Amino acid sequence: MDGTARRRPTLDEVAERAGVSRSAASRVLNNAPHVSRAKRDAVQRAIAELGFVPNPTARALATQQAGAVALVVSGDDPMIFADPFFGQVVAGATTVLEETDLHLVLCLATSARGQTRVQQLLRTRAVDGVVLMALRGDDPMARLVRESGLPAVFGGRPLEGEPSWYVDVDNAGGARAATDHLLALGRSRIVTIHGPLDTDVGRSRMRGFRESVALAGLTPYGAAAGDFNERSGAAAMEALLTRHPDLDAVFAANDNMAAGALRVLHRAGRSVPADVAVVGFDDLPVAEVSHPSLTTVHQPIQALGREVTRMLLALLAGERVDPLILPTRLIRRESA
Amino acid sequence: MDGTARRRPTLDEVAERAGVSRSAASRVLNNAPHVSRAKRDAVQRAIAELGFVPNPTARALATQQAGAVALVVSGDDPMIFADPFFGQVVAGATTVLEETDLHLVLCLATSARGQTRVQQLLRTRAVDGVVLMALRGDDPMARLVRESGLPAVFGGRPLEGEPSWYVDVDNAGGARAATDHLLALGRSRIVTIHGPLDTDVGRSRMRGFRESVALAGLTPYGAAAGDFNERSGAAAMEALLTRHPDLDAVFAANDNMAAGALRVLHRAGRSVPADVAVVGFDDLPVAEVSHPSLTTVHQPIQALGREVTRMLLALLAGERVDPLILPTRLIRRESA
DNA sequence: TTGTAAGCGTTATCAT
DNA sequence: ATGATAACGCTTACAA
Repeated sequence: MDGTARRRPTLDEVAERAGVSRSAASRVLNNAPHVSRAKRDAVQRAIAELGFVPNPTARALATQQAGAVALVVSGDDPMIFADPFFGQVVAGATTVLEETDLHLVLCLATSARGQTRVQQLLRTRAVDGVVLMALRGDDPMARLVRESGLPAVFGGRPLEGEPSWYVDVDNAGGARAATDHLLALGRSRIVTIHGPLDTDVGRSRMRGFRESVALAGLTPYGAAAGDFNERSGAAAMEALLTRHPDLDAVFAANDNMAAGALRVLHRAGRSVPADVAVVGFDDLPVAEVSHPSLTTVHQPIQALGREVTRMLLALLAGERVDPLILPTRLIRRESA
Repeated sequence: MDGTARRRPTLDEVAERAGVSRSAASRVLNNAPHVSRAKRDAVQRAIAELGFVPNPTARALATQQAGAVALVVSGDDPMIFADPFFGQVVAGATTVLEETDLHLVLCLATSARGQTRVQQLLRTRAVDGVVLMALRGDDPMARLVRESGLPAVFGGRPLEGEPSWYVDVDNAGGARAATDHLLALGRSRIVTIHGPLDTDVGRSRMRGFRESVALAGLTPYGAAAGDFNERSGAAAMEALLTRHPDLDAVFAANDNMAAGALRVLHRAGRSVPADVAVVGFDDLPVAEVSHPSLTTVHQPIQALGREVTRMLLALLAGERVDPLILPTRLIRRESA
C-alpha cells in the first residue's frame, strides 16, 4: 500500500546484518560449499528478515550469463503468430522453462526492423541461447544465429545446412500414413495440396505423399501448391477440381488448407467423404470444428515446444545432444 | 566461420583506440552533448573498426533499467496460449516494441510454479513494466503486480479494483450490436451462451445482450454459461435446446462457443440461419471457416496488443495516459 | 571455512 | 568540453 518504491536491500546489507562477509553471503545464496552451518543459518535469516532478492542484472553481469533464452519466429507475415501452432509451441516452451530460472524472450523476425532487432539480441548476448522456429529455405536468421555463436536449436528442420541440433516432427511419415489411409479407403485418384517447397515441412510432406502413392503402384493424380493458409487451400482445390474433375481424394499438407479445400468442395457440390475424401495435417482446433470434421495427422506441437527447449537447456548445460524426431499419428474423423 | 567466440571489445578499448577517455566514448555512444566534433568522429570510427556493441547487461546495471517488458498471461490452462487471440496480441505488442529497444519477455502464470516465477520477475525488477492479459476476477496476479510497484497496464479490464491504466474492447457495445442484429432479423426468442461471469468480458457481453433485448421490450429467452471454448459452447447449446426447444436465435459470447453451438444445432437438425440465427464474438479465424460461416463481432485484437504496449511505453516515459476503449463492429456472414 | 579484493562493462557525478 | 572516479550489485579467485 505504500507507493514509494523502497530501495531493495543488497547482498552487502544482508552480509552486514548477518555479521558475515559478502562472499559468505553470496555462497549461501548460491548454496555453494565451504560455509559453516551457523553462518549459513544467520545469512538465511538475514535474507528473510530483509526480504532480500538478488538482482538478476548484477548477477548476469558477473556471471556473463543473460538468464534468458529467445524464441525467434521468422517469416514475412506478422500474423504468422496468430497461428495456434505457435501458441502451442510457446506453451510447451514455457512449461519447461518454468523449471529453470530462465526467461523467455520472444522475437518476431518478420520485418527488416525485426531482423535487426534479433541481430542485436544475438550480438549483445542478451540471451544465452536461441530456439528458431519456422525457417524458410533462404532465411537469413539461420546465418545470423550461426555467426552469433550462440547455442541454437531448430524447431523443424531448415531446408539447407543441416543444423547440428533440431527437433522435428515426422512429416514424411505422417504424410505417408495419411495417404495410406486414403488408399486403404479404396481411393486411387488422389491429389495433394502441398505447402511451399522451399520449406522442409512442405517438401517432407510432399515426399511422404509421393512415397505412399508410389508404393501402391500408383502415381499422384495431381498436385497444387498452397502456402499453408485457408485461402490458398481453397484456390488450390479449385485448380485441382478443374484440372482433374474426377479426383476422389485429397491430401492437404495442413489443416488450414484442408479447410479451404472443404469449403470449395462443398460449393462444388461434392460430398465429403462420399465423393471425395479429405485428410489434413496438424490437428489444429479447426480440424474438429470444420464440417465435416477433418481426418488429419496429429503432430505433438506442444511436445515440440517442450523438446526444443529441453534440447537447448541441455546444450547450455554442456551436454551432448542428438536431433530428435517426434512421431505423428492419424486421427480419424469424418472427412476420410 | 571461426567457432571461437572472440571476446567482444569493451567501451574502454574503443576509448583507447580513439584516444579519448571512456566517458567521452560513453557520451558518443548515447549521443549526449558536450563532446567535440573531432572526438565524436574518432570514437565512432573506433566503434565501427572494432565492431563494438554495448553490453546491455552492464548498461542495465548502471541505469537500473531492465530494458524489457513482460507480457503476462494468467489463467489456469496452459493451452490458453494456443488461442489465436494471444497470438494476435503478441503480434501487436511486437510491432510496437520493434520501434524501441525493449525486449518482450513472455510469462504464462498458469501453474503455481508459473506464478512464483512471475513474482520473481517482478520483485527482481527483471522487467521495466508489465502488460497483464486475461485476468479473472480473483486473479492474484493483479495484487502481485500492484505490490511490485511496476508500471502495469491491463489488456481487458479486470473485474475488481478498476486499474488506472487499461485498454479494453467495447464488449458491451459489441454484444448490443450483435443482439440488435438478431432483433432486426425479426428474431424474438433469443438465448445467449455467455462467458464466465467472474470476468469482465463475460459480464460486459452479457450486459450488452441484456440491454439490447430489454430495449426491444423483450426479455432474454434463455441463458447458459460456457467458458469460452468450443466444447462448453456445445454443452450450453444442448442445454438451451432442451430447455427452450423453440428458440430462434443465439448470441454466443465468443466464436469458439458459437462454433460449438453450430455443431450441436446441426446435429439437432436445426438449420442455420433459417431455423435459428447465430452470432458470435471475436472474429477469430474459426468464424470464417465454420459452416455456415459465422456472423460475429469483430474486435481489433492486434490493435489491442499494440495499444496496450503503447500505453505501457507512455507510462515508462512518464507521460500521463488515460484508459482506452477500442471499438468493435459487426461482421455479417452466413449464420445470421 | 573465511574474508579481501578484483573484476563484470556501463553510466553518472563532479571537478577541471 | 573533458576525464577521473565512484557507483551499479553480484561472483570468484586468491590468500589466510
